[in-house]
Amino acid sequence: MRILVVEDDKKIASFISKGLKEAGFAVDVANDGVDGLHLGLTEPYDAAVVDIMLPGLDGISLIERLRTKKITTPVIILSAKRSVDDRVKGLQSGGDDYMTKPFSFSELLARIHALIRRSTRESEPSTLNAGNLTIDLLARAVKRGDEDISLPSREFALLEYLIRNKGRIISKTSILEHVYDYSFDPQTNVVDVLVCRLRNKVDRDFDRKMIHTVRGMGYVLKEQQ
Amino acid sequence: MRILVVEDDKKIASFISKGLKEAGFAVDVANDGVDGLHLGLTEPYDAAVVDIMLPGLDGISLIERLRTKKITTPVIILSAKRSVDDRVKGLQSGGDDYMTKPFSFSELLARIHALIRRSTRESEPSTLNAGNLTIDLLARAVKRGDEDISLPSREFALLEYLIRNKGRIISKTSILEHVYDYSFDPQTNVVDVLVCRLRNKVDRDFDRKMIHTVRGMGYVLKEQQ
DNA sequence: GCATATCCTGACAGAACCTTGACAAAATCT
DNA sequence: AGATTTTGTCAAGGTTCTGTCAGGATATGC
Repeated sequence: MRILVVEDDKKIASFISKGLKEAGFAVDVANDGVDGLHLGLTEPYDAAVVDIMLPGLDGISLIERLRTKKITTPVIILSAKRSVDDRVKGLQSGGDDYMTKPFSFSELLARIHALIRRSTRESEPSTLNAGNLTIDLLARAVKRGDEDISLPSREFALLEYLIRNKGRIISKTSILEHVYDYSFDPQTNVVDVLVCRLRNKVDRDFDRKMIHTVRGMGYVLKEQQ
Repeated sequence: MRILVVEDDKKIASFISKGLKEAGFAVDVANDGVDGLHLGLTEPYDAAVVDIMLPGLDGISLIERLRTKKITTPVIILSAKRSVDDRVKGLQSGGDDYMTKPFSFSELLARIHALIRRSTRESEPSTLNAGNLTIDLLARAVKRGDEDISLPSREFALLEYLIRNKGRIISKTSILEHVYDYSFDPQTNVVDVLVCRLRNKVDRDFDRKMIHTVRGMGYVLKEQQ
C-alpha cells in the first residue's frame, strides 16, 4: 500500500510519514504542490494526504488537476480551517475526506483505512462485458463504446442472459425459461419481438453486429465481428 | 471514561447524570458556564455534553474557549432549537454533534459512544459527496455546485441514503426500510412523492440530472451525467 | 425457381408504472 | 397561540412497457 503525503511543514510531514511507515505503508513525501502533483500523476498510490496551504500549487488545485487527469486515488484533505464552507469546498474539488489540524494520528490512520477499504470495494464493480458492450448490473446501465443505452427491464434481462452466455447459441425455449420464467410455449412470438427490440437499441446504429440469429436454433451474441 | 455535563436545569442534569453513571461513565456536572469551563480546562474528559442556554457563560462561548486552549474533547451540544442555522452555528464553534431537546436518553448515549469511538479510532466521515453534490451530515447542509439547498429531514435522509449507495439501484422497498423504518408496504405512493420533492430541489434547476428512475426497479443516483 | 418454414418488424392497445398538483393533518418555528 | 413548513394521502394525467397480431422478408430444401 503506497501513500503520498503532500505537506510543506517538515515537522508535520515527518510525523505523518513516520507513523504511516510504522503502520506498514510505503510513504512518499512531497514538500510543495508542484512536486506533489508530479508524484501523483506518475506514481500509483492507494491514497493521498494533502495539505491545503502549500507553496507553489495549493491543495485544492492539486486535487482538481489530478481529477481532470482521471486519477481517482482517494484523498484526505488537511486544513487548519474547520468551517463548513471550507469543508464543502474541499470535498467538491474531489477530496474524499477532510480533517482539521490539529488532529490525532490514530484518527488519520483510521480514515485512511476507511478510504482504502471503500475505494477497493467500490472498484470491484459488478459489470459484464462482451466486445465493446458493457453492462452494469447494479446501475442497470448499458454502454456500447461511448454510447449510453437505456433498456427496459425485459430487454436488459435478455441482454444479460446473452452476455453471460456469449458465444453460445441460446434457444428460444431457454430464453422463455430464463427471461420470462415460462416453462411452456406461449404460442406467440414474444421472443422474436423482444430480440428485435433489443437489436434496435444495441446493434442498429453500429456496423459490427453482435446479435446473430441461427435459423432453427436460436440466437448468439458474438464478441468479435 | 469521564464525561462532563454542563446544564443549568437541575432536573435534566440529574437525569443525564444518572443515566450515564448507569451506563458506566464517571460523570461531573457543572450548573453554569463558568464552572463548566473551569472543569473542562482542568480535568481530562473523554466527552462533554453542553447545553447552549446557560447562565454566566453560554455554551457556544464555552466551547470556543476550550478550543482556543487546544482542548479537543468531543462535545455534544444540547439545544431547544432545531433549525439548520443553529446547528451550523453550534458545529462551527467547535461542537462535534448537536441534539435538540426533547431527546431520548438512548439516543444521547448512542451519540456519546459514537463520538468517543470516532475520536479514538474508527471514524466515519461527516460529509458525503457525489459529483458536485455535497452533504454535511452534522450540519445537515446540502450544496450543489455553489447553490445552497435546504432540505426537510425526510428528503435529507433520502438523499443521504442515495449518496451512500450512489451508482446502485435503490428499490422503493429499501427506501421504505431505511428512510421510513417501515418493514411493510404502506399501500400508498409516499416514496414516489418524496422522490419527486427531492428532485425539485436537487435536480430541477440543473442540466445534469443526478436522480434517475429505473422503471420497475427503483431509483439511482448517478455521479456523472 | 418454388414452396415452405422461419424470422423480422411496424402498429396497436391494454397494463403497469411514474409524476405531480392539491389538500389536510401534523410538526415545527416565532 | 398563530403562522409556517413538512408530510402523508389521493387522484388525475402522462409516459413507457410489453404482448399480440399480421404482413412482409429471408433462408432452406427440393
